[in-house]
Amino acid sequence: MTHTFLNEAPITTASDQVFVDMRREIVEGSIVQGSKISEPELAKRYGVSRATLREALNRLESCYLVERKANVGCRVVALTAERLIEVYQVRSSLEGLACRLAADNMEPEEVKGLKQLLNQHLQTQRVKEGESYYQEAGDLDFHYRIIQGSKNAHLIHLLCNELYQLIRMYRVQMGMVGPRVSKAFDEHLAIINAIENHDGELAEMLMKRHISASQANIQTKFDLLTAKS
Amino acid sequence: MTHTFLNEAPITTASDQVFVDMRREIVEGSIVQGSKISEPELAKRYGVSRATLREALNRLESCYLVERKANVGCRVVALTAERLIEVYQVRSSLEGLACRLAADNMEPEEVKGLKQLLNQHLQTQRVKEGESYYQEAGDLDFHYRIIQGSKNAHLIHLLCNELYQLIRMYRVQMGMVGPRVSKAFDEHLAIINAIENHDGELAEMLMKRHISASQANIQTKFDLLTAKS
DNA sequence: ACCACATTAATTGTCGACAATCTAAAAAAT
DNA sequence: ATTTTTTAGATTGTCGACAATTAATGTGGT
Repeated sequence: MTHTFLNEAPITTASDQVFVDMRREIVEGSIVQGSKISEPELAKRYGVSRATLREALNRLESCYLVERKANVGCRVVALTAERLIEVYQVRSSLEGLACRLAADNMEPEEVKGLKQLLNQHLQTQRVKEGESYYQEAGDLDFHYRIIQGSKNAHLIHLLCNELYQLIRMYRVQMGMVGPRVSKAFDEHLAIINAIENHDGELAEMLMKRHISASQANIQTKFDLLTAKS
Repeated sequence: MTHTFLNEAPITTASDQVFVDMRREIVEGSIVQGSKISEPELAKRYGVSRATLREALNRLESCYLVERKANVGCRVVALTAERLIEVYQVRSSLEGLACRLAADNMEPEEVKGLKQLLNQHLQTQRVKEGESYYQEAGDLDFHYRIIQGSKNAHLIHLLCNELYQLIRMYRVQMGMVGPRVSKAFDEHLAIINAIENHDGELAEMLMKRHISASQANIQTKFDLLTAKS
């Protein structure tokens, strides 16, 4: 199913559609990481002209999913341990900022909605133990809402439109499912409380720590997978 | 004159050239902020086809200098007080991170080069009092080098390639010249010392404060200019 | 057998033209 | 006169073809 992301322009043009489709395929791995992209081939596959495909490639480059070299071509981003660290350092910093701002700028009803979402998670988790999709989407929603709560449009764009797809790509392809649910739940709860108390400093700190834990989790998985091959 | 920026792919293709040219014109204000962009007109002006121009527009969008709407068109970013705050919140966070990382990862000779740069600034300032260009370029160099020192490729790209042009645009068009030189010098010195002592926390804090001061400085200028008109 | 060079094939960059969409001016209706 | 509809103009999105550059193949020399 196609999860539609927040704060995204509606899909009107043909290149929009190609962009969204390719993005999903790259994140999910059907277009494999590190592989070269042939413009004529993919244009044929999506049934569009090369100009349209190139438009989509440009946008994919903007969210770090493909890399481009002049007169050489495009290739899908390669998932490496170094890049994971780099991206998470940035994410931690930015989402920490978002959380601090959210503590000041979130409306009471937004906080209320966040709490409801968390309770809903708890319910869903008990019922559908181990179902990864809900956990993925739920965690995503949680982070998205806090980022929105920062009320900083530039920051929101940076995180939700540019950075998050790459982060999802790591999570999905490392098979980050199931684990860490209960721990993440407690961490989420603590963050909400800090926001509700308008304690920006604490909220920022907790969010940074939460993301660091998430990073460590992915990292071990990554090391295991790379050691295997 | 054309200052060539660090970490940029060499200008090989025609759209590269148009991108660099338009970027300078937008930053300097010859293409005025907030104005609509006519693809056919600019294509003719730069002597390239629309496809080439659109490629350049895509890249300008990636560094936040133009905004695009489907089936409507492109317009140059508008300089507003709100956006200034938003961008500087992000900049402060990211460049703080860069500075903290630099304290750990910068090579001794890099730190040495940074100190020499600062001394050089002091000399140039005394000789050419009030000359804005050197101050601009010098300050830019200082920040660039520290960002490079973070050794985080993603962070470097984010700051140097994506965010900095917009920041320069504010500085240039607000006429940020001359003032704050001596104060900025002391702040730069303190930051270098923290980096040299591998005191990441202090370095981050000082950099954030330095950027906040810079923001306040621009903001007052902005308020003055907007109050006039 | 290995390396250097030339030639060929494939890929990317660029162009001009057409189709789809939006904006604005003119016409019609209330 | 004001609002709505229509129509015309202009702008953007998309396409297929050509030019320029790169990668691959084959050839000759040592």
